[in-house]
Amino acid sequence: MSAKWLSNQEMRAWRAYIDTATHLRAALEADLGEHGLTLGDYEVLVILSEAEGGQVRMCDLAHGLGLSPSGLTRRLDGLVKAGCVQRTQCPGDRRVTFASITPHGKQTLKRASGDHVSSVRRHLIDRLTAKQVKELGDIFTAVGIGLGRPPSTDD
Amino acid sequence: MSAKWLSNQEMRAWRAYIDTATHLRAALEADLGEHGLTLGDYEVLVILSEAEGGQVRMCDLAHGLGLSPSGLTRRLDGLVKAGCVQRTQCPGDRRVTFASITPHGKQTLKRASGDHVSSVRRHLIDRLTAKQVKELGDIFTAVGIGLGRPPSTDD
DNA sequence: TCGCAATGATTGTATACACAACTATTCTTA
DNA sequence: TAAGAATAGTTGTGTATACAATCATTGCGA
Repeated sequence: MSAKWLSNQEMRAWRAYIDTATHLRAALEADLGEHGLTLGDYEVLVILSEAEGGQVRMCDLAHGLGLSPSGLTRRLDGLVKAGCVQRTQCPGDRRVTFASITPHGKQTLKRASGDHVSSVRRHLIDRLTAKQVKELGDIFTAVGIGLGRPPSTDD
Repeated sequence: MSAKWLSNQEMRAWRAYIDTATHLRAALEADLGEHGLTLGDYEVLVILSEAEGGQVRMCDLAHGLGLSPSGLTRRLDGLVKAGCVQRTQCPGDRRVTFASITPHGKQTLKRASGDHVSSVRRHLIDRLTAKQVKELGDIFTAVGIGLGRPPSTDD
């Protein structure tokens, strides 16, 4: 172990990434705050809005978000309280709870999404060339696969 | 506002990035856990070990890490308790506290760094081509500048 | 079918962080 | 030089998260 160190180029890439990733997320989070949402809340609403019937099982949602079960329970509590999400029973399996987006949740997402996209553009996409955007996708797709998270899959 | 949406290519890049970034950090964090350090702790030790005299003012350290002052106070508490870091008074300005790395901290960093570098390689660098590594550096350098965080600067 | 393992979700507890309020010190300026 | 603004750090409080324990339900093997 402790075999190969990082070359200058590799170190530069790693440092740039790790130093910037947190701040990028913070910037997006701050922009979303104007709509009363965290980035985590937003991600929940996106997943639910795109899901069949607007609902997803808690455990699938937790996995999709990379949250622990308890973490998801509490995050959902906030969204339920805000009226954006409902818990519904699964008729076939009474262990299961669905998180389902409400009309108000859809409306909230719709109102926030324009500003959010602008925010993503401003902080990330518009800083890059088209080629870099493609590379960004390739890079994190590859890394995601390495982490056992293949892209655009329900697992 | 809500002017331009994202193209397919842009959306793919954004999703791949946001879905993967959290999990990449989590994977690195988990690997570092074997040395009793969080990634945040590790970053503190790296900054201190590279600093002149092995010490940095609290406020500079907080800014460099993107932490709030209180967040840094508490993170340092843990490292002080572990014997990796000391607080020392600044002789010239009695408002200032230096965080300084101890011999034990240097040793801890040294022991952890080999495994950590392997971890960074395994999860990130070795998944990419040399060209992609360069692009990764370029991309996050550009984004960092956009966020007001120019690279390799003490600000 | 009964007992037990596996699955899904929640609750109790601990940790990490931000924000606001506070103390101590230094700087500025009139 | 005295008053108030600015800077540095800590502490109180609230929120978000993970881990472990727990409860309910389902699936499975003898």
